Amino acid sequence: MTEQPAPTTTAGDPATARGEQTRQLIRDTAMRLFRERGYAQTTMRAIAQEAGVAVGNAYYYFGSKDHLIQEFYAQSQVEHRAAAQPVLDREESFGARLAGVLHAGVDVVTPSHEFAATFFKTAAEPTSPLSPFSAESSGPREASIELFAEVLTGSTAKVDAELRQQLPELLWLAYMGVILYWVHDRSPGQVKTRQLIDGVVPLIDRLVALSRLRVLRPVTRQVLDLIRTLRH
Amino acid sequence: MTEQPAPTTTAGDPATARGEQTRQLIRDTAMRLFRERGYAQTTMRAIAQEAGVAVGNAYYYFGSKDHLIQEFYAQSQVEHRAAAQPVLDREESFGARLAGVLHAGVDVVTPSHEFAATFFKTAAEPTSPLSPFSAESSGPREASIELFAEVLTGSTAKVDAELRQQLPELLWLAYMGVILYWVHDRSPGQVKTRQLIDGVVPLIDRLVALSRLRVLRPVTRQVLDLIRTLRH
DNA sequence: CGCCCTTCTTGAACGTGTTCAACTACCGAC
DNA sequence: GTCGGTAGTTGAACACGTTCAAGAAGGGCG
Repeated sequence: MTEQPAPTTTAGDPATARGEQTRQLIRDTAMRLFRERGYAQTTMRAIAQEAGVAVGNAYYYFGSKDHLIQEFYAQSQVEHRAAAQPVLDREESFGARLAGVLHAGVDVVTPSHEFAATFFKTAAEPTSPLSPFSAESSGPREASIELFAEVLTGSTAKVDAELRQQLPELLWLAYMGVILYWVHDRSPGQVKTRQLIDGVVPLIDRLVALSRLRVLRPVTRQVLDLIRTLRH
Repeated sequence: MTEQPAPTTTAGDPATARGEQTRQLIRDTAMRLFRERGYAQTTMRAIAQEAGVAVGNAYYYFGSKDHLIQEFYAQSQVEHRAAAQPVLDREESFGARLAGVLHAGVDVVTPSHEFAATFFKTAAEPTSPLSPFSAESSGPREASIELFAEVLTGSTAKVDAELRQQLPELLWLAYMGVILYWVHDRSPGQVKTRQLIDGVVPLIDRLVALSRLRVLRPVTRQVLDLIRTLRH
């Protein structure tokens, strides 16, 4: 009798009990169509029809077509976490862990390259709740930053104490940069993004190591201060 | 009789002769309404009505509402060039020139901060002709890169020969980064963007100077090679 | 069973960006 | 001056995202 064992759903806006099934149905249908036809080519009417509900019903669960994208964002984060686990279990050096996690991130989104392009268009708008910097995206974002914290803590790298505190967020920012490049990457199989990762990780690795050097301490401090100032 | 002194228009698609007036009228009306009401709140119908033409006429000159934004992009570049001139005439040191030109760039777009946000949303889409990396934006982009070339050539800075070649494009990329931050900058008067410029320019300045050091030569080379690989 | 309240569902209607077949204005050629 | 062709112009029509008043479904309580 494990069928309806009390609504264990987290307190999402409407999804308290009955509608949860419909919600998932609509979400899954949308994700499928997005992948099949692309974002712009998938109409809300098509999603509704394919899911067997009325158009307005989709809007009961998702504020807009854009909000459906956020589901993709959240889902990708979860998959990224799972795909990164083997790397975190296997690798010990900072560079290998970072490279592995970045590659895992790209792996996860690769099947949706075309669709993801349009996704990041919407995400780039600062006023949009879809921006990776927005409050509404804080869930996936913090989970993602936590992942990069694990990259660091599980590694053998010795890092300047002050930098250590900020580094996870900076690595996440670098990851966003990789994704931004990936979105624009027209090379077959997005090979260039892979080259970017493999080229940039050693640089980051070396930079992090250098940050402990006494001569560079002032610069490190200067950079960290600047970043602190610029954060919201 | 300087009224119609032979069509000196550059070979833009339709704008060979008669329509040039209408084209400019529509463009100026659109720019004004964008600034007054914002991008989303300005309908094509409103633009047409305010300009005293039919809706379809606007589409004769501009392929889409998005294409009107490209006019803003081009116009901003011209204004940026003009605003940067005094700085280039006055300053000699690389840092001062770079900071001045970056500040000038922000100055130019400041009146359109709200509208520009939506602008960059569209610009972020890779498939869009509006992307600053796209072929259709190559005009303003190259003019902008040329501006940063002047920042370098007019300065007293001594730069590694290999880096010198790539630096203008890299500075332009940094400028894009500044704009990206500016778009998301919610601080009053976008003060933080100013702090970003003032904080980052000394770092770039120092980095450029260091690039000539023999010990750092391999790293410089490595970075430049990576960038060359990643360019399309 | 009947009642009420919340949750969920519906589809017509609105405003938008965009298209297009039809029409008009202009200009060179004969 | 009339003819033909290009450039320019029109506005109704289309498909889309989104809204909303209306209703249906479910469930707790007398």
